[in-house]
Amino acid sequence: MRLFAHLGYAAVSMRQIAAEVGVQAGALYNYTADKQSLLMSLMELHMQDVLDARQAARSEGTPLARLESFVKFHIGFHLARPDALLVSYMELRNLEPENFAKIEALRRDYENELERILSDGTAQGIFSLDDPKIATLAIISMLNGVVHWFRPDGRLEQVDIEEIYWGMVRRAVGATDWSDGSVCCLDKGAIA
Amino acid sequence: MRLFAHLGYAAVSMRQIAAEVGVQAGALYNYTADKQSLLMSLMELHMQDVLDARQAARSEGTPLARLESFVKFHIGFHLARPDALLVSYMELRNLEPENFAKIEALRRDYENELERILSDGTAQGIFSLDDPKIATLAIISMLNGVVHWFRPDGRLEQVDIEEIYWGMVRRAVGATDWSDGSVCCLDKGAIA
DNA sequence: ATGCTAACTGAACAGTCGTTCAAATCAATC
DNA sequence: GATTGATTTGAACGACTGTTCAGTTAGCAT
Repeated sequence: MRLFAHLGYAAVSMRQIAAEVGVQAGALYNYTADKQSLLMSLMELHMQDVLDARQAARSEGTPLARLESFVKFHIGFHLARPDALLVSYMELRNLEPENFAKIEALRRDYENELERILSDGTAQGIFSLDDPKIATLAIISMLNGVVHWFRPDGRLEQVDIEEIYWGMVRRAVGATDWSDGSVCCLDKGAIA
Repeated sequence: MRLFAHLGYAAVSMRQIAAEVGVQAGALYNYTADKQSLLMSLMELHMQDVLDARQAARSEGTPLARLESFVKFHIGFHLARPDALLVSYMELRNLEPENFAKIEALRRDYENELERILSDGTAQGIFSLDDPKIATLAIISMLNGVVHWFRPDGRLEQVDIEEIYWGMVRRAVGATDWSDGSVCCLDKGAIA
């Protein structure tokens, strides 16, 4: 996973992988049918990890509370597995068609929860979104970007990052967030 | 550029590139020193394109107006060159160190304008951001995500996409956007 | 037609790729 | 200590990699 994340699937040889785990290339084939299956296993296991962990962390409540839970989960989970997130989004194009379809389906399952939250919130009038579908993709992209600059020994703790991103997402969806004091108005001229 | 964008630098052979332009592999070496230089040229030319075009489109004004200009420029420019954007962000790891440093510097020049806008806006109190540096990266990530789903024959026109993303960005930075009617309050309890 | 230059071909080079497999090694049981 | 079964090695396979280059082709000025 580490090699794929840093160098890319196509640029990593079976001999490099073997060397990384202290073995000759041929020995790898006792554990994987071929290189493609190895990539597929890594991605499938990761996606299942994400879905299982999310299932466990999921909770009912207002769309705003669910959105906060989703955003902080997504960041927290992937800050602990930056390599897996990188591979899952950058190596999709190296999957054979049937494998791609499977991973894509799992990814969609995960992102569908976010889309549902945004749709619910928009329907209830507590979010202000033109297009929940695109907002879903935009938010996921924004959150995923964190793995490109995050360093464990950097100036920010995981919880800081979660809060910063949550703040931006909350405002981005136009949440009328009365409960905790910060306010955002939706209707034109509602104040002015 | 198209091959690199769709298959990845490491997965594309010089023979494939040659076939795409109707020539034998050897002929390519009249135009590029080697494969790495070809990638470098594509990326350098693109980054220079971006910077030149941005320089031309740049304008003074309030941070809010400058932010709107930047966001719509970024989306519009890259929707016309999705392959170039994909390559510029996904193939950074395939650049040799000195090439990487050059491209990285150009990229930073470009993103620095956004960071400056966000810092100015925050200093003037018209944006509400905890961390302009991270907000810059978050916004760029969000905007770049558009190339992963955009299809020229899709349901949305370029201008629609610009407006949707601009709406999300404007809210994400917590802009107090009184001028055009939509309002967003920053201070806790300002309305309630 | 001739000469000149630039462009291209097609074969070849030395490596590396993913993958296979007989032979060697290891660990555990009887 | 012998036997068994699982693991690993190390060499080999054919295909493909980026790159080079002598030889051919094409276009143009004389």
